[in-house]
Amino acid sequence: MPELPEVETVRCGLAPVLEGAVIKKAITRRAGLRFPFPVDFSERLEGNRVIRLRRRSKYILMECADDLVVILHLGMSGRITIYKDGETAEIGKHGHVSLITERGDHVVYTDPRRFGIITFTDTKNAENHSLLKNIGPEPLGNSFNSRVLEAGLTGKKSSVKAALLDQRLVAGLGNIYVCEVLWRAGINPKRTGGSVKSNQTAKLVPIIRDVLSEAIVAGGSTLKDYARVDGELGYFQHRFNVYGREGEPCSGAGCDGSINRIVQSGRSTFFCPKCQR
DNA sequence: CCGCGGGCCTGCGCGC
DNA sequence: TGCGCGCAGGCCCGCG
Repeated sequence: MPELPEVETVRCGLAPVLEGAVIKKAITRRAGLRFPFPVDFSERLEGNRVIRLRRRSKYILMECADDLVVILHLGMSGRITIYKDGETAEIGKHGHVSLITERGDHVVYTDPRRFGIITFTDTKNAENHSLLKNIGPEPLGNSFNSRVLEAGLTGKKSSVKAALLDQRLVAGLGNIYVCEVLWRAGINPKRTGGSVKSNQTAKLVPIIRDVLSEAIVAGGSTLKDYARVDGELGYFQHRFNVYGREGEPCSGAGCDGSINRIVQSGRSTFFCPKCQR
């Protein structure tokens, strides 16, 4: 499911259930996802206490006592469902992992395509873990600014779309939100990164922040009851301007163009050739 | 070093 | 109804 806003929504939903909770049972129902689960998965988690949930890019970091950090990534199709104490958990065909707390809540990780990741690291080295160490600045944080973005785009021969999808330049953008960002900025996704001028780069920074934070608000506002965390909700409720709208009229003010779909490095790009130059 | 394409998986919707 | 195809929100890796 997930780009940064969906992951943040999942983190928010999960936090009240897991933070401060002691894990009573940690269950894996297969050997792994994209990578094998740690062999001591249950041993290290059972009896351990979750201190807090953090997000880094599209990863959720579950910081526990006993110098344990669980790294969780939802891949393409991963989702989390929470069953409160007394409810019956539905595991289903793809419910690969469960955490059951001493409060009786049951968290199920479901992932049909199994591109997700659940692994361990230790508190001190979490940011240097191989999965995290090359990730660029958080787009909603202070270290992301026009200077950083301009430095990242300068000289880039690949498309500006590919550049923004590169997690080393800025964290958390995926296919949907890159399309939306470029539409809002009026930048044609086929242009090379290096051809984007500095005044447009400066515009991109607040647009990236706005698109992501609006999506987080939209996702969060649909979760009246955080007992059902599901990043899909954000997508269902959020109205995209270009993503998935091939052939539809462009919603840009005064624009009479329509949305095109092209393929860039094997992935769909949606854009309006009239207002994105 | 950079940029691209392949691969990992299952499920869904479409045209025939 | 069934079958094959293309498509899907991510990311690592190997190649040129």
